[in-house]
Amino acid sequence: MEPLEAYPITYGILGLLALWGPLSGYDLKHISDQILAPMWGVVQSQVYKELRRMKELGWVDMEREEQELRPDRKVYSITEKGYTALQSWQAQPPDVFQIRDELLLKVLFGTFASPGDLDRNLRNSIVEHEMRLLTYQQNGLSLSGKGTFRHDNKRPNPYSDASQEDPYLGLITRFAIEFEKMYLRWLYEALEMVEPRQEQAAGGES
Amino acid sequence: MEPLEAYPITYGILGLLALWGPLSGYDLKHISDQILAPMWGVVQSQVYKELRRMKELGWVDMEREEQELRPDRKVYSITEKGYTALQSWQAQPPDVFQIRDELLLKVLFGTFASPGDLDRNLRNSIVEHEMRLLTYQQNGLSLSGKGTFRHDNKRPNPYSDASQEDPYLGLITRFAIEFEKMYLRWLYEALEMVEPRQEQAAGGES
DNA sequence: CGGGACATGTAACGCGTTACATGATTAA
DNA sequence: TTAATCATGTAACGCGTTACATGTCCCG
Repeated sequence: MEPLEAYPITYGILGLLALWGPLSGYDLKHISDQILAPMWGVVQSQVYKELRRMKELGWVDMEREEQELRPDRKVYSITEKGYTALQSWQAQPPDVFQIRDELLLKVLFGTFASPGDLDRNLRNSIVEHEMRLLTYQQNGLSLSGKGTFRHDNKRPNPYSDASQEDPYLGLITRFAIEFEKMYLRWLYEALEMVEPRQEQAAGGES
Repeated sequence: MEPLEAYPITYGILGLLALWGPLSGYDLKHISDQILAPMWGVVQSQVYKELRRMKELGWVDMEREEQELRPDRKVYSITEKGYTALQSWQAQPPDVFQIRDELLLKVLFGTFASPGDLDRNLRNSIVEHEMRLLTYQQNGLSLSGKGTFRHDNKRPNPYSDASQEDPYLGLITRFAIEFEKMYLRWLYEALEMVEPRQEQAAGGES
């Protein structure tokens, strides 16, 4: 009854399991926020949906890990079939590329904003993206060099040893950082244009 | 029964009507592809949905324009209420910002790609974004300076005279161009990393 | 005589989101 | 006692997508 199909985010979760070994839905949500955020945001309930889907597809196995003090963890790991799926996904051309950015929309129709509105939205956006940039820069530091994510005890499937010195994560981090820098440069430019008056403003960084 | 609510793309279409005067659903789809594409992609059927929604909200008026040779055009124009809606939307903080990019996902999990797959996907992506960049650069030329979009006959609502010398469109075009340039720089970097061998290229690996 | 542009729409579907539900532990 | 963290899920909803439907004109 449920569609036996996979979507980009299905492979996103699957890939996390492949690289960072057996994980619970809870773990996966948190890792997603750190790793997948710049290319595909996920909400918690969707992680569970994808896990159920992949369970049915036979791409993951589930093992109940009992805990006395906390609720049981359901720990998922990728199967042989899962690796095959990941691999054949890599052979297809990607077909989703989209940006949805309400701020850009508001800037485009800035003529219709009341005085101060656009200005305020731009400033808040600057704060938001400045924070994102910091996060990615810190992620970049803590994630490069060695596969971090303390689950030191669990030794996953031999395949995922790649995580020890995977260069792709660094590439993605670099993308995220360059994107945020570019976005910020543009935001400052936009702000200047929207409100050229007020303060001598001796430029931020460069 | 249908939700009397508006979403970012609702305002996107509304803004197009505000700036470029009375337009049909068909026109709106084509203008969207040129103007809104970098910040919010739209498919045709959705344009009609939004028009229906806005009709119910009283944000737009519809006028049937009969044509002898072709099917009738239903021409929509923004109402007073529509302008008010646009304005109060500008006062809210934006709440959607997302990127969904399957290529980035494939790069992140590049370890699981068979030889050549990642390479091919990167090369195709370069072609795609190189074309986008060209499009935006040409749009920038034809759209800046004067409000183009030949509907020279129709004189829309006085409000929309802003389109004659609107600086915001230029700002958005600049964003789109800078984004594509950054993306392309990154793609070339990624390609080099994925395939350092082949061609004399100077200083491959160690 | 087929294909593209012009022109408008509907039907079906599910991903992604929001909100709800539960309940223990720990720290301010 | 209030809130955060740990932990797992379900229900409802609609935007956004894909595919379908219809028909004319124009060009090669």
